[in-house]
Amino acid sequence: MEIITRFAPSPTGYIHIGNVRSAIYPYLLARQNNGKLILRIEDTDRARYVEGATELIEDTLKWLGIDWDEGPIVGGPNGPYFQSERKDIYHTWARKLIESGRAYADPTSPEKIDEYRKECNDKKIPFLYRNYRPENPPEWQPGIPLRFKAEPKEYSWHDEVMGDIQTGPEVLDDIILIKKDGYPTYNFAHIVDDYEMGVTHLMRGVEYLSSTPNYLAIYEALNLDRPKIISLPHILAPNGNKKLGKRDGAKSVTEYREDGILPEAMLNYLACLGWNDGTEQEIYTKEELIKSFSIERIQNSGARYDETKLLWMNGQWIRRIFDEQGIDALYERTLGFWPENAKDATDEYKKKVLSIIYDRLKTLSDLREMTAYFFSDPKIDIDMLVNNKFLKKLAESELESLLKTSISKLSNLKTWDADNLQSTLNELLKSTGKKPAELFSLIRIAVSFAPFSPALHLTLDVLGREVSLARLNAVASAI
RNA sequence: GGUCUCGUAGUAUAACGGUUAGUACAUCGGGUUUUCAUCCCGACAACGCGGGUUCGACUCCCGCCGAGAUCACCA
Repeated sequence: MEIITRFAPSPTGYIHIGNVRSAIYPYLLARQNNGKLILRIEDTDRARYVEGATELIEDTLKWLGIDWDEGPIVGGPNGPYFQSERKDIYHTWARKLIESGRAYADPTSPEKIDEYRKECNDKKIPFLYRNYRPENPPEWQPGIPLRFKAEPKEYSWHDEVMGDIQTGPEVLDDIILIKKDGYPTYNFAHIVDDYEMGVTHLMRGVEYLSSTPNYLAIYEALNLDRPKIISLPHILAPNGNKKLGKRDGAKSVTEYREDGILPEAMLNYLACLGWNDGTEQEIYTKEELIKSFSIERIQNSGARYDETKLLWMNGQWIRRIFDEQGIDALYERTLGFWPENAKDATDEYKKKVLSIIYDRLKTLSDLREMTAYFFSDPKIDIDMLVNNKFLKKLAESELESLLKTSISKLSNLKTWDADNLQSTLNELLKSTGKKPAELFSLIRIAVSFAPFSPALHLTLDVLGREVSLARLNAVASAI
């Protein structure tokens, strides 16, 4: 049997880390089994529709490397893939329910319904609309909502993540199928669509678990086979125990792109939040995820979102790309993350900088803060020099003479490269009798005025003879 | 309140009913010629509580407690 999964967001805004997992897992499952992933846009709520949200969703998925086999852009045999364009289909199915006596038009006003609800609240009994069914429902026509006619009974079903679940008749109610504006509710539309599109595995957040019996009742009334149901636990906000949502400041997935998070790291982190393959592997490529993913090993409790681990993983991925694909591949990823003053620098030079700094990056955007002194002379800050933990023991006159000794020694260097610089620095250490902490800190700060920088010989090598000596001279005369 | 779900260190997680309860992030210490980082070594730190079943329970059962989800003409 071909496995068909779907991701069905509603275009009400961006996709954030709290809900993107319900795209990742269906994707992994589909790819693992040579199945299909369908992207369906659930835009039946006209009031909440946000212009451009569909594009944002598509963009997010593409960035993460999630491609779909049917849906917007790519099309497919089961379209349209926007629910707003499928009204006729829902109405056709709705009529079947009316004919079989399992749906009725409900002219009751929302105000009246609120009264019923309040009545129950006051009596402290559960509100069930089926206890208030209108006696003689009119013919269904535009402008009147259509309700399902529930038949209270027990249901039990298997959820691939949550296990066997049983519920009593008290959870079944007459839910709205078609709203008065003629659009279907999610409750009805997704059932029709999943069936028409041949979905075999339905993955969605646990928030739908409570409504599942009502969905089961509709499948039954329509005499439809249902897909396997897979409820995904929530991702919890860093603080508190609530599910992560936009209100908790959940950032959009693509915002992380701007922060210099690699899509590989994002996918890796999110996939492994609430799922593991039982081994101690932490870093997975997309291909590895596809290979080892399994529904059975999805955690059934909520997982807390922890940005620190994402950052760690991103650092791992930055190094991995450098190690496996080389400097050019990593460099391509960094475009757009360099400091303003690097805009006139050549690619070759920036690659050199990147090759000595990449292993201290947590995000690509760290480049902006960490590399500025490679592209223009830093502001001389004598205080930073004299207050340095290692240098404050030395008199300023001593710093000056140390600098001058270093300058003259370095000036005589025949070939300015990392190896020669390293041996010259070693010689300087011997001849001055200073500790590395003193001599190296002095030169390092004089040349960068940054809180930290790569190994000294590498830094000098990349800066070049001219720039290095010029900066050292400038500092020597400023002391 | 009704219904359903969940409960291993701060976090993410591992563990045929038998282990000194493993791993990773974080934190703290140490090492690699300065700094920051990488890398390496080490430390801290957990089975929510109470009953059963069993020779033996993190694991199975029951109760409690705690947390969450849901009860819309939103999805």
